[in-house]
Amino acid sequence: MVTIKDIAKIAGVSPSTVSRSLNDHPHISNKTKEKIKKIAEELGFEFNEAARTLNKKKTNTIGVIIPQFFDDMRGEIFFANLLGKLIKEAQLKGYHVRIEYEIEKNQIKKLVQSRSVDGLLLLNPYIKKEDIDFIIEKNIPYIFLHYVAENYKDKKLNYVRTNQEKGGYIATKYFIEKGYRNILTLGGLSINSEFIERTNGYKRALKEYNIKNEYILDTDVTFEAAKNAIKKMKNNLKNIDAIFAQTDLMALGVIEALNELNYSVPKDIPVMGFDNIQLGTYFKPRLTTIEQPIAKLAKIGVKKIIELINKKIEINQIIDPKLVIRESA
Amino acid sequence: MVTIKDIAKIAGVSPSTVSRSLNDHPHISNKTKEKIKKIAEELGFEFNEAARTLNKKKTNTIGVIIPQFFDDMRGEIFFANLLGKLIKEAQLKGYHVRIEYEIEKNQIKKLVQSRSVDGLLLLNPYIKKEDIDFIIEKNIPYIFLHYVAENYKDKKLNYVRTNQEKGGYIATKYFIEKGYRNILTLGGLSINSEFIERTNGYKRALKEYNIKNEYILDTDVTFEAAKNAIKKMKNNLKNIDAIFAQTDLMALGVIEALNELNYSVPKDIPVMGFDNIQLGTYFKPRLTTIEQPIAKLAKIGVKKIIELINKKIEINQIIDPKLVIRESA
DNA sequence: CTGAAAGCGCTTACAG
DNA sequence: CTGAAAGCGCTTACAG
Repeated sequence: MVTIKDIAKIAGVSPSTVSRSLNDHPHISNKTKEKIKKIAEELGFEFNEAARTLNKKKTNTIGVIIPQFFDDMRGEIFFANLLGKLIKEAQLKGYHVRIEYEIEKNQIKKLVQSRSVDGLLLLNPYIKKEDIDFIIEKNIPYIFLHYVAENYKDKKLNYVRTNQEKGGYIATKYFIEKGYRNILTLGGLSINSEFIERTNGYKRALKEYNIKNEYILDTDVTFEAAKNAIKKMKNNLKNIDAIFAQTDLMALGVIEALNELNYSVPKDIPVMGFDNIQLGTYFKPRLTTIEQPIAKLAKIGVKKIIELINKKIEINQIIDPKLVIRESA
Repeated sequence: MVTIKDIAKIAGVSPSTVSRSLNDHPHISNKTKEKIKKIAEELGFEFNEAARTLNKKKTNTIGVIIPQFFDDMRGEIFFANLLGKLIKEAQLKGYHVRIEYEIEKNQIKKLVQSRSVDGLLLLNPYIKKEDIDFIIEKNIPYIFLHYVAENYKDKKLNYVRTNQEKGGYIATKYFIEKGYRNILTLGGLSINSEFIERTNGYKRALKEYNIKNEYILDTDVTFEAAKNAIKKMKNNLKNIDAIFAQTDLMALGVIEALNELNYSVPKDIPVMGFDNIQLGTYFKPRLTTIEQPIAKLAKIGVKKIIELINKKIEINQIIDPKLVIRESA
């Protein structure tokens, strides 16, 4: 493998000069610079990353911590999407991403103590208080992405996340403005607070329009559970004008249940989802839904953690979801 | 950050001894070892990764090269799935994965020349001949995963991939043994040879049973294209007993088209897919399909590249797909 | 069983 | 504008 020393020998200069030339240091004559760059190019030289990291104490790596298990398929789709976008965003900015499932107990500490990353993107609501304390104490740049640590509400944490409450609000308001008054929302049973927030948005919209009738039903966050829930309440469906399911997969379950009960969607009962997964665009009726801004989440998350690493900022950000109107509602 | 020197000072020994103790070098007294390990533990010491990499010329990193664009949604689902599994498999074996979209032209060379990875998992059919030549010339451990480079058929390359031909064969044979004789297969228009291979499997099965009627139709690899193709041939459908669509998404498109044309699936025309994506388990009829062995692909791919890095083996492997019988066929 | 020394491939403060 | 030297944090051949 070719090193700076090899180039120095060929060019008849010192390794210092080679280093400075290749790094475009200002006080080097253009003649030397060009000569050295040409030799480097010809030999296919690239800086040894480990040597640079050791010397500069900078890895250009962002650690991404993800949970080992997902509750459901939905989590997997979401994560897979987000990870792909994180990788790409980081790469575009000259960083790369080191993704680790949280498996061992001291994983975050090891990652930090071994100086393997410059900062952390925490994509995991289950991060232990002990780890968070450690990150803060050591002053490691970090951002909670999408989630904010559930078990550590008291401290002010850095985060970039979606405004779930607003998503619930937009969905509900959409129905209200179309004239519906008896709106059922299907929330999720999960320790994650996103469903609570969406339901809060639902409530706020109703309140704003002075609607007293709240229909809230929480089920497991799956296609099947949502489908079964609707089938079980078949005798009460005549009271319902519209359904806001808090995930797309649940919305698809709801639609299948309604079809089997001979309700037409959206004519008899319109259905709205949440997430905007590809899946929702395939089957008829195409799903109207609230879009999770995954691309934005990735873009802003990567941008902010890099800024934090370079000490430029320290601000939280909440991203708005977006209504996607198709056919189901 | 705590270093080996700090520990040496506290323990009253040399850095060499600390290094050897922490690495469980044989000729160190247990007393010293224990003392030093205790101090290291108390201080939260971890080896500096860059320093170790620089010295040992081993990164414990597997480079994963993926294409920047996917033809279709199917590609994205497949990749997202595979990447997640690769990350996990590598982590379980003490490696990690550095995923790079192929964006710049000299990306693979840079990755190799900067000594950032110990080996490469190539998840990209479009790798340039020049890069392949470079990898082979530099003797970099590499494996083509899933794909084998399209534009470099002549050389013997390392690969781990799915037996697509066998998948096509199994699917077709399943129909034949159920008594169907007029089987349409919907292949994909793609430079990727997987569809050609599946169609070859289809042909082999027909031949084996002396069936002369081949019905082969190639369309874009999308839900819509498959759906439209079936709708366009509505007048010829009466000749068809069964349909083998070469992706699940296409199979779902076929089913939607058949429903709209008032054919019942599987009663009138059974439909088989390929891939076994989650999506296929949601809607009725649940999709019968051929499973792409993604988990195995990841597991074997990671295992083999690590073995290659450690010079243990040099063998290719083809993994068999699996028939998943549900309701649609 | 343990230590001093050299080296991995860079960068940069210091000196000229 | 350029070089010699020290240092980043480890490992290990050599010596004792």
